[in-house]
Parts: sequence; structure tokens; C-alpha cells
Amino acid sequence: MTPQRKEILQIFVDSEDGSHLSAEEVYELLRQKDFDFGLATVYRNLELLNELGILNKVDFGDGRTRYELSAANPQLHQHHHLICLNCKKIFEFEDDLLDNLENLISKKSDFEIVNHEVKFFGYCSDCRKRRHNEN
Amino acid sequence: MTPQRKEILQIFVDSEDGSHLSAEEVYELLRQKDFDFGLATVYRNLELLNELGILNKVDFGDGRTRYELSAANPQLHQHHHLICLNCKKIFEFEDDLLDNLENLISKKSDFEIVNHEVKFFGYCSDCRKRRHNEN
DNA sequence: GTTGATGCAAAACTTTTGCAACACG
DNA sequence: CGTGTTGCAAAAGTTTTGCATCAAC
Repeated sequence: MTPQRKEILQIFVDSEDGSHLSAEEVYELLRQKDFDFGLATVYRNLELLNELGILNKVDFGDGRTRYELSAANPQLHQHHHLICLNCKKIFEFEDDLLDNLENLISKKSDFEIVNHEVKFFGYCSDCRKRRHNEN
Repeated sequence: MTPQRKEILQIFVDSEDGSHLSAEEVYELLRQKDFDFGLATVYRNLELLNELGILNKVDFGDGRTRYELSAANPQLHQHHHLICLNCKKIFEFEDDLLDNLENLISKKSDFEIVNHEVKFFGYCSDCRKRRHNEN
């Protein structure tokens, strides 16, 4: 655990729940705290923390890889991402209904599942209201 | 419908079911058929076909955006992707169990869902056998 | 003619890599 | 010392953009 590693992880701990930060964003947040690490170091350590299972890689199709703190016990804190197609905000949905689906897939496809990533695209409550008011 | 657009779409129609092609791959397949379109044209038209709902954008985290033919009726042909962490092969799993989950999310989160993307990471049958034999 | 699509090259962005310098046991 | 990490700059890879040209109606 180098100081760099420690501070990169601290960025995630300090960020609000459900933050999905890209390397560049972590780098910027570090600079705001006067930690002037190299960008390459940030990239290398995000990847490392991901391999250690401390961070989760997520991808919202905006051209950059993002990371989030992974729950200590994944079984207890499964969550899916709801992505608003209008305002691009990301919402979280806690759920463990996917267990059934995982079991079904394992049996039917003979595929051993160790992780999953689920994204729902649509329109959030605010954007729907706004659109309704505009009409 | 320009000739370029037509031939790009044809690439997907001719490709085997469940192909997930990147812009570069489409470009290469076109060249093999002696269609020498510009790479930028391929990019522009893949994006266009995606907006028209003819292609679906998918992302397997390999650093490039991929596209697949979207089913005419998405309700009839929902499928999820199983990604083998060892051999990186992509398998498809047909399923409509997610309807339940979508309904639940809509109610609980007040979020209108129009599309979803589900990826399961794990180990395919072949890789599990191979690993077993090696031990 | 006007509008939109193409092709090419350049530019923009994200991510990776090579390598010398550094830190730590 | 030796191993592993960092920082910097350069390189690599994907995607976007500007612009002149082309095609179609």
C-alpha cells in the first residue's frame, strides 16, 4: 500500500455513495486535494484495485472506463444501474432477484457465473415530469 | 439509403447470428468484399443505424464499441450476453425473465425502462473442462 | 442548385507502455 | 542490492471532426 494507492482509494471512500469515477476524474479530485500524482499511476492503481476486488469496473458507454467501490459482500449489496437517456444521470437499484436468473443460466447453458453487470436505459421521474409539463 | 449504408447493414445480415462487430471489423469485412468505404463513413453509419433502432450498441469492455442486429420485436428476442473470463468468447442466452424485474423497478423507482443490457461474467463449459483436465 | 453523404487527413481523447529515477526492506 | 512503484513523455488505439468533393433529387 503506497501513499498513492491509499489516497486513490480514499477518493472513493469520501465520494458519495454510488459514485462512478473515471481515471481522469480521480486524477482531478486528487489534484484538488493537492496530491499531484501522475495520471499513469492513477490508471495503474485503479486497475490494480479492481483486480483486488476492491473496486468494480463499470462502463456506461460514455467512452471512458469508470470504477465504483465494490460492496464487501456482493451477495448482500447487488445493485443495478438505471441510466436516464435524457439527463444521463445514473440511479441505483438494489435487488437480488437475479439469483434465479443466474441459476437458470448456469443450468441451461452450462456456464459458471461469477459476476454480472446490468443496465436499464429509460427515463427518470424528473425527466418524464418535465417532458409532460412542456407538452 | 446510400450504397454504403446498404452494404454496412448487409455485413450484419450476412454475419452469423449473434455477431458483435466493431467499426474496424465492419470496415475490414467490407474491404474483403471489395467495398472500399472510408472508415469515418462506417463509424457515422453504425451510429445512424443504431439511432434508427436497426442496430444495437453493445460494449464488452474491450475498448471498442460493438454493434449487433437488433431483433425486429425486442419482446420476442430478448437475450443476455455470457462472457467467458478465460477465452473471452461471448455466448447468448435467450430469456424474458427480466420483464418481472423491469416491472418491479418501474414501480419502486418510478423509472420508465425502454431498454436494458445484461452481461454475465464467468467460465464457459469448455474452459471449465480444460481447467479440470489440467489439474 | 440545394441538401445531405462521403472520403481523407488531421485532431481529439482515453489508455498503455518504456524507461529512468526513486523508495523500501 | 533487488523488487516493485512512480512520473514523465511518447506511443497506441479508437472515435470524431473539418472540409472539399460527390451524388441525388
